[in-house]
Amino acid sequence: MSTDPRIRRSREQLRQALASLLQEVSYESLSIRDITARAQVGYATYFRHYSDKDALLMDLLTDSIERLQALLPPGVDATPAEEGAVIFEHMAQSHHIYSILLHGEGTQRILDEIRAVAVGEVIRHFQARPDSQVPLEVAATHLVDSLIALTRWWLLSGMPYSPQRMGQFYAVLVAEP
Amino acid sequence: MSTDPRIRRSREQLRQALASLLQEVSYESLSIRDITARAQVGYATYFRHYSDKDALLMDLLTDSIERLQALLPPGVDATPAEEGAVIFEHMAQSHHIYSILLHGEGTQRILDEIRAVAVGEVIRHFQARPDSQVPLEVAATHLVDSLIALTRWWLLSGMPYSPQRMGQFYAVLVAEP
DNA sequence: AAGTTATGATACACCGTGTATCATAACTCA
DNA sequence: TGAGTTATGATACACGGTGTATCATAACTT
Repeated sequence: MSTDPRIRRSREQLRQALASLLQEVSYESLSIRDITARAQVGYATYFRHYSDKDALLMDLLTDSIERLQALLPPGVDATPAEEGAVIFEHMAQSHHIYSILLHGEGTQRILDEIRAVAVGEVIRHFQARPDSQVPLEVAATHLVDSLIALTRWWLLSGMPYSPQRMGQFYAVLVAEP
Repeated sequence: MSTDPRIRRSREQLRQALASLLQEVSYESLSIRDITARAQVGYATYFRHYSDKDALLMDLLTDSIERLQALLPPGVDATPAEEGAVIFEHMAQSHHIYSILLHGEGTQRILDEIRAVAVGEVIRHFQARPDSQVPLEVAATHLVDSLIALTRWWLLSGMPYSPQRMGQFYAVLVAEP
């Protein structure tokens, strides 16, 4: 395993360096040299842990998304508005990194991965009910994409509404029909 | 004005070169040198007409979008499903370039511009009716984003449904509520 | 025909990426 | 503790793309 303290240290330094730099400048304008300089880690060492710039960002994002998944239990006991509020609240907490995911130039592939996972879960969740008017795949994709788009707009606009309010909007616009 | 035949020729050569190359390889993998080689135009000449790679792509996209706008008269005489069908049909015709817009890595800014224009038009169009449950800005953004997302998915999936069918899906999922 | 302007060719500086090398330090395990 | 293993830092390097500069020449305008 990766129990070697040197490995853990290097990765942690790099992760924190990226997280801290992202609060100052845009992701696109960052070079790997910038990151390694802030992390106080050798330039070549970066590539011993991450294949390219996106890999490190994906590492940070994976953590956040796992935290989000933990907030959404598989139980069906929440209304769409409540579920939405939980999601928007989580996004607000980590809005720095999600802003980069949703507005960045080089994060399309990462977002695609996340989207695919989410659509898969929605499809599994709704597998029972046959939706007569629209194929399930289309409806699930629409559900996920709309949530992503709402979040995108919300973060870009500086979160002008509360997470609870956004959850209601989501319920009215997307989940209700 | 730009009536000099040499200017028109250079630009047209570049535009056609990009359009033709986009049917062979991905936009990201293209270099400006590739484009000028195909266009039979000097490398330096490129920068006399376009500031960077995106500018040329934006030039092609602007044409397509103007053609789309011409298809959508300001009259309110069409149902959402019909309007949607017109849009999806247009996307199918120029699916090569729209695929790049919707799936490309470096096209986020261009898509943002288009999104902003579309949202503005929707807001102007619906200005009269007060939507009690959701602010107009949110609803309009959702409308546009959902249409973009639906198109995105449709093109990525190889257009598995007819434009008319997609127009119906759009009406059911987005426009109806 | 004379003056203007876009072009092609070329060279160039710049920057970021990813690989390679090697001495040294940090770690593991017996 | 000591011997062997492994990650690191420093450095150099090749590569590729970008955008600028220059200048003779060809194409255009009037």
